[in-house]
Amino acid sequence: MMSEISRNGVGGGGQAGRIGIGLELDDVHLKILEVLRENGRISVAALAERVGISRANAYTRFEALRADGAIKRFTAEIDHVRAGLGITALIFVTVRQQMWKQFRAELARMPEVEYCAITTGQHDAMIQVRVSDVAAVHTMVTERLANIPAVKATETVFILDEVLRRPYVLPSDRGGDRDRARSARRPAQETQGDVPLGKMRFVGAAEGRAALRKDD
Amino acid sequence: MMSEISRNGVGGGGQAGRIGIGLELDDVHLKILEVLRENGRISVAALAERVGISRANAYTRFEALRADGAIKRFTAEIDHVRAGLGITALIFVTVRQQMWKQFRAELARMPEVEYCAITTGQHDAMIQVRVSDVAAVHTMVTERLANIPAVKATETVFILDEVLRRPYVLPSDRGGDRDRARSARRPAQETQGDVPLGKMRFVGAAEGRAALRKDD
DNA sequence: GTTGAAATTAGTACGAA
DNA sequence: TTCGTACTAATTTCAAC
Repeated sequence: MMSEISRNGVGGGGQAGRIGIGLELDDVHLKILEVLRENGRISVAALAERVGISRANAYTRFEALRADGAIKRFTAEIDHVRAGLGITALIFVTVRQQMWKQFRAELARMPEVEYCAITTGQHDAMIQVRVSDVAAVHTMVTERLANIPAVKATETVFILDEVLRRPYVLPSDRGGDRDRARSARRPAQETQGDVPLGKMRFVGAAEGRAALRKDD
Repeated sequence: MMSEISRNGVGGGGQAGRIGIGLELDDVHLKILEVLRENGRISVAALAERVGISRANAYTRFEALRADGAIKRFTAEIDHVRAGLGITALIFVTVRQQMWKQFRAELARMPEVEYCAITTGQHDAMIQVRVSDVAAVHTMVTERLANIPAVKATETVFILDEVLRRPYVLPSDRGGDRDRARSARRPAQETQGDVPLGKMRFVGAAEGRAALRKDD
């Protein structure tokens, strides 16, 4: 019920993400997001103070960000070792063309999958799983993933240590002006015409390869 | 100040994670974590009701989980596209032996890095970055990462779509009894003696390879 | 570990700038 | 829009059980 998250600004299944954004975010909005990411349980009153706006304004913007989807959800970060899920693994999956829908449906049936992203490169997707022991990873890969027709191949690595997980929203060099920052960090290379780079559309790995080979 | 997160139950830099756990988590604790992961802003009163305990008890346990570190932090999940960071990439890094400390120090200086994990397999670490445009990824890899002596090689892929991000804590087959569940999902393969599988120690990729070759 | 009441804080509504 | 204030509802704290 809260597993599907919004597009990453690029077309995942082949459709480009919608361009029309509901809410135009200003610097105050971004500051609010920044604060909320490092303390998701802060009261709106304290939030207002930290951002430097009135309480009423903070409530309005807070609700707007929530309604707009800029804030997707509030969550607690858990120490999975303490919770009994001490093993984390990444499974890189190659998915058969035209079977993405099936793959996603199967994903929904695997609670141990915490994160899944479609990627470019050698594989098509990366999934992160958290389980209680190494055997469960093996079971997961050989008995569950391997049995999905959509899955062509997998490659598994273990996560030995999670060094960093940062609640980061604002680029550090963006001192409040988004356009200035954007042009400042552009290394004068390829300008991509008028398309905002952040809204560029990539061709999916599966899609791209489909154009290269006939079989599958 | 809040970037370093706890070990994943395995030795990251070569040192095994500490075994002594402060708080012994029972099923009620786990249920609390479960609820808090899907709604980090729920009031403790409502939390108590959902878990089926009294408010005072909920407050006690809530505070204990926080103090113990089982709850690392509360955070808001942001739609990065709306926040102006529409590009997400994964950079797989091969790190030179004995230079992990330097690598970690450099990571701390890169705000666009949202997540970094040490992995087994072909590469030594995976970092996830969020930036406003594709050019920033290129800049990041070629100008920043490549200049770190600790970094031997990198491989970059883009994330086209984030399909799933689930706030998952309890294994679905763990109906409340952890030991029953653990034995239930063990596929009768290798039992690892008396060492709890969740506390197994892996040899780091760098470490492992160090034993295989002399040069570097 | 639970319940119930006081103290505090959060959320809402509304007029003024 | 944003702010300030007053009002209402809810939460947290603290006590006794």
